[in-house]
Amino acid sequence: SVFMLQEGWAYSFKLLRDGRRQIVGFAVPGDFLGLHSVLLPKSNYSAMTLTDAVVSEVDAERLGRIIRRRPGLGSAILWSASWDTAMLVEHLVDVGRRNAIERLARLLLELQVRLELVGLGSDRGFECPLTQGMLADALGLSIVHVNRTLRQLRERGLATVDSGRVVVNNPEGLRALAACENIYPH
Amino acid sequence: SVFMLQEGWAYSFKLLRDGRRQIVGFAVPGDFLGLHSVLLPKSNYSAMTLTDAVVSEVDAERLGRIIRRRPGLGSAILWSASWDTAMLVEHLVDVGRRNAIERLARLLLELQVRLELVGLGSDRGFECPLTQGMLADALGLSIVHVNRTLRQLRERGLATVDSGRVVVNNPEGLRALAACENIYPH
DNA sequence: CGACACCTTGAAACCCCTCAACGACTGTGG
DNA sequence: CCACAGTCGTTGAGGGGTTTCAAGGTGTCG
Repeated sequence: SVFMLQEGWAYSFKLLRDGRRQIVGFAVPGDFLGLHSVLLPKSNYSAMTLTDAVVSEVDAERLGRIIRRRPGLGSAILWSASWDTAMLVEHLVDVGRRNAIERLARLLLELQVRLELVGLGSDRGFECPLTQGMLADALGLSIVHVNRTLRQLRERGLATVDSGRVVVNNPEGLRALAACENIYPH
Repeated sequence: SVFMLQEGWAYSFKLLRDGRRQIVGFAVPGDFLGLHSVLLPKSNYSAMTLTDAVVSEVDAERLGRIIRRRPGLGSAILWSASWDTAMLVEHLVDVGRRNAIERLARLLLELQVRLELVGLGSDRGFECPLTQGMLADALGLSIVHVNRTLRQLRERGLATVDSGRVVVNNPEGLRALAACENIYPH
């Protein structure tokens, strides 16, 4: 099935046998979940809500039929799927070729932009229920190192992550650190 | 535009301003290139051939129209796009949560399976034009460490990568190392 | 023959991880 | 009401996987 997230947060992830976890991406209000499984019979990863959430479910098979019969609506949804893929590529580049503080800066910035887009939060901060463990598993780092890197961000006066809230103290500095190659047009 | 690779190898990648490069994926005969840009106006990464290659070009706009008008064909192509995304997720998990030798083992295995699928190579080996630099940029490692890790694979009697050819000496051992969570059904 | 790309190896340094311990907070059951 | 377990955040110490720097070797091509 495919879901549309109305309220709350969710994330998709893959679990390895030995317990390691890689978080593939986060979903905030307005995002689709499980779009990749519309055409593929089985997905290779799972998704889960992270907070209380309101979702609307769309039967995958029915969605497939809709896409085939109503090309206009289909395109819109596929556009969203393409967007997800673009974010996935950015995520891969982050994990593969950037260091801890760059990854963290970019993730915070990405979330900030996406949330501002749907009216949650501003360029100065936003509510964020992510634990350090989730940040670690999203960025391919250990919890301990995420903690130390967050402290670095705080000590440099760039951003503060605490008690469910991200405060961006210095947006410019943060963007500079992230070498801001922003994929969001506006 | 979208391309269908008939012969040869290609790869898609993203370049960072400071010269760092992340290879997003490799394409072998039978694969599509640039499928993600069918619906999105601009792609956030580039693609390039790696060897001499034969490709058939499909105008992206025309492909969009075809998808809208001939749902059957569209589904087939979108299935391929979904498959690409699934591989991208695996790639992200590799880079984020596996060590160098696991990543290398899994990449070799992935290429082996995909090439065997199109009749190039067997479970014992295949032609492979990848340099150590490309392996490094695909796996998020340094060239030097790829070199050392390849030596490890060789010394353990698992696989040999040399002069444009990959020889799989011990398929079982390699799969065990890769903790073979294979996304390829058959 | 020189230029260049690629492979290889050693040494040293660094980024990040693991292990370990502790405090704060939350919910739970006795 | 309080002990208890569990999750999360924090910090120190030590170790290891990986990187960087450096150098030399091979092969190819003009």
